[in-house]
Amino acid sequence: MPVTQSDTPILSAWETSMIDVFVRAAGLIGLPRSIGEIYGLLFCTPKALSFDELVERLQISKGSVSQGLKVLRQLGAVKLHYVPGSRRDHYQPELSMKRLVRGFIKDQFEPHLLSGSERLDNIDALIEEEGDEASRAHARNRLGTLRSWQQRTRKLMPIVMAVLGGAKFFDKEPTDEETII
Amino acid sequence: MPVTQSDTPILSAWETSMIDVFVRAAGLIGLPRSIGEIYGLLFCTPKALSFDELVERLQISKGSVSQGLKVLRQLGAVKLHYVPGSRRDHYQPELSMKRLVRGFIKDQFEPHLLSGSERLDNIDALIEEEGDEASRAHARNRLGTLRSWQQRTRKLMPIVMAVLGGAKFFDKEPTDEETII
DNA sequence: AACTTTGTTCAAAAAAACTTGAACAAAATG
DNA sequence: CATTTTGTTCAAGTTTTTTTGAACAAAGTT
Repeated sequence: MPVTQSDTPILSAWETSMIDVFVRAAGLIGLPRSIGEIYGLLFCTPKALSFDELVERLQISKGSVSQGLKVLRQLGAVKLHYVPGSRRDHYQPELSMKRLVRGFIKDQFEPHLLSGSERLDNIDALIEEEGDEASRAHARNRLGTLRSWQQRTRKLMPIVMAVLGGAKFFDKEPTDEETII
Repeated sequence: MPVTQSDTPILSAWETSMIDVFVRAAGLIGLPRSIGEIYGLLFCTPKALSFDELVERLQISKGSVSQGLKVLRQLGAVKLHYVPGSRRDHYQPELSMKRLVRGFIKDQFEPHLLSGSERLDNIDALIEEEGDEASRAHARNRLGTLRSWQQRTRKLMPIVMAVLGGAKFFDKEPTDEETII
């Protein structure tokens, strides 16, 4: 007897298409396909799904689902949902765009911004160690540009969050007059 | 006589560090290392650099430089700078954060948003073709969520650009002829 | 306690992304 | 018009990222 794939389509046409949207979105922000698939299927499904259901319906390995859910939890993009009478973890998607964006920024963006500040200070020191005064002047100037970019990025974040309907992020003191959009 | 690398350091310490910042930034937005290196070196250097100078100082292949510059031109992140008496193209970095961000959004982000709209319409059609009314209702509902996300993303863009355009976010004045707007 | 269920870990395999360099094209030069 | 200069293209090689699946751990069941 030949080994056959199940004939029952595991995902409907609209589900496949919608998951595809999330796979592309994931790619856009540098996350692997499997993570887009997992979030996408959760997004499509009315009820919370278990680990096993994700493995089966998406036809991807347990390893991928385990690691994918780990990242999604870290980002706050999925929530554990307790299902009475089941030992399995069940997951539901976070549906608030604001929280999704916040999770992404906090987890993937903010760390880079912060480490960036230290790096810039190091460069500042290195500049003074070489070249003639003219080139040092230019270097300092460019470093200043970089710092202003960083600063503006920081200021942008709370504004983005505000537009998405929410609270503040960088609990930094507002340096001067608040610009309200 | 053994084949030796040139002893003259091709990049100074501060240049290497600053280029590293751009390599990381490139990674953050999904661009390859070589592109970060090219933009980074242009950013460090007072004068416009030619193709060959990029190849030599960065020690990367002509292919990488050619493709990297192509992408950077597309993004509007580098500008051709005419140098009298030279047949070679010379490049300078775009230093306006606003223009850099706009280029990136227009080239990498907007297309996805637009194609996304078409996809969503297709999904809309697919939903009506299957399942019972209850599941169709849920599917329509989620599609609505997706549409609202898309809409909010669209609305965000002009606001981001406005914030980056305003001079009100400067802490200090630009220090020379390079006006950073 | 032995067994089952549930999920994680991690080394190896597979896939995707990036870089290289040689062949090529286009245009200027002699 | 042959040659040199300048830069592009693309197939092949390299590196990086992602996925897989088998071994393992933790906790519940019988």
